[in-house]
Amino acid sequence: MTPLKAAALKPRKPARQQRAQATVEAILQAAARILAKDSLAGLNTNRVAEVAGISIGSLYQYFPNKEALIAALLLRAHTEQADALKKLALALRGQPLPVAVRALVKLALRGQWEQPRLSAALDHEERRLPVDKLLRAAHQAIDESLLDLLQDHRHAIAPGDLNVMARDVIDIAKALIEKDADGRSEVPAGLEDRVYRAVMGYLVTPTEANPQSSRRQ
Amino acid sequence: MTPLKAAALKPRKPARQQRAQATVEAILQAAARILAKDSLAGLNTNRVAEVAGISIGSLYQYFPNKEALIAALLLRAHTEQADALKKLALALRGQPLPVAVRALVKLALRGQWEQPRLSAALDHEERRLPVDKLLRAAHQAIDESLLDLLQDHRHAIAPGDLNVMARDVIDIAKALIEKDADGRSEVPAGLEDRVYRAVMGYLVTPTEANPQSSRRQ
DNA sequence: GAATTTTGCGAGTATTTACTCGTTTTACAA
DNA sequence: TTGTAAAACGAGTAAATACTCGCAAAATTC
Repeated sequence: MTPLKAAALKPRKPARQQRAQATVEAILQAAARILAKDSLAGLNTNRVAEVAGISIGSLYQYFPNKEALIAALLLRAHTEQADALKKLALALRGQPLPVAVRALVKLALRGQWEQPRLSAALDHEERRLPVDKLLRAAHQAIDESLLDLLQDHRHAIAPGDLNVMARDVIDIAKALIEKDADGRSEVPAGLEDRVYRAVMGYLVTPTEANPQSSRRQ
Repeated sequence: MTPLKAAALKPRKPARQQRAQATVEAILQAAARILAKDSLAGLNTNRVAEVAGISIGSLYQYFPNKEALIAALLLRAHTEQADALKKLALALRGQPLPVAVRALVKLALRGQWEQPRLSAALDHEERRLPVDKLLRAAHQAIDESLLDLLQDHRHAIAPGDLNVMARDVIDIAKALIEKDADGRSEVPAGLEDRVYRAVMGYLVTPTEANPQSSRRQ
């Protein structure tokens, strides 16, 4: 309902003392725990303060509103993912495409599965929140790592814009993992293979059988 | 927060007079319009009544709670999709796999694109709401139509459980379309091809390059 | 150790929103 | 016409929840 300006998502006040930093940390962890257990519906600022073991007033000393809290969580998650991906992509230099894809899928599965509700909730909120500079940077880092990797295998991949393909691959993997994750506590046997096939298939399969448009677009 | 029992989603009272049926219809359309424009965040029962041009009391005469209203919308959407898919699947009998997949992708694009926010919102709520018998039936109808079609091309598809593959294919297509849909008003050029490649790729590509497990699982 | 700044507190406020209930209006049957 | 059931009404209630603000405690600075 309310428009939500980007500026409103910045922390209200920097935490100078280490005591204050511990408070901020407790707030973030509490929010993450609540999201992981009850998803967005269970997240309200009063409960976050309660779970964090601090007062509601303290929460609002560091986060101007609820959205800023979610944005901070989002930034942290994305940054961690970007780092993990960058590291893995470097390690995979020179490996054949199937091996690289298999490793990437394993990473995604590990990352998403631990707290599926948290991942899903953050993913969902990202569409509603204004994306600030830092978040955009994390996003770009993810895209670039993946793009680098794909470019190394250009010859093995179907024609098309690699930037678009990098994003699509992420979305495909996320969708499959998220669907299976809901509720279950163990990774279903075969899920990794299904994600692998979806990703590899998308990368390798050329366009065909279009009655009208797109003969090599 | 509240557990949400399945029984609580049934209509409170049948609409006997045609006047009443018109009211129910107005309520459903208003809810759909609101979801299509503002997504879940904008949906509250008072506003639905207002947009529908009826009183809040009348709304609660036919729907015991907000969830029941969403469930009704969900059932209607799924039923329509099931019918459309069944019809198309029959028409595609005997066609080669690439042609069939292309046609299915076109159908999905048409269906999802018209009101992307509505589709996304309903999709999201389906995970939270208890799935009742009718909804389950609509789901099964969708799965079965797709399964029939896949079975006709068993020889052209990689080994694996076709039931699982049918659901995965739907999830993959939905994810790609939903991502691109957000905000844009025109279908981006190339999206259809991307979805086609993702779906065909998943169906056709065999499992490979797994360092440890799954040699033909 | 006094002054100042930072941090923490939590009762209280304002708003939103799902839902009720007593009443009135409309349709149909006798 | 009259009686009855169905439908519509909408002011009002109760609960949830984002957020404020004045004050107290702790840390830092002088």
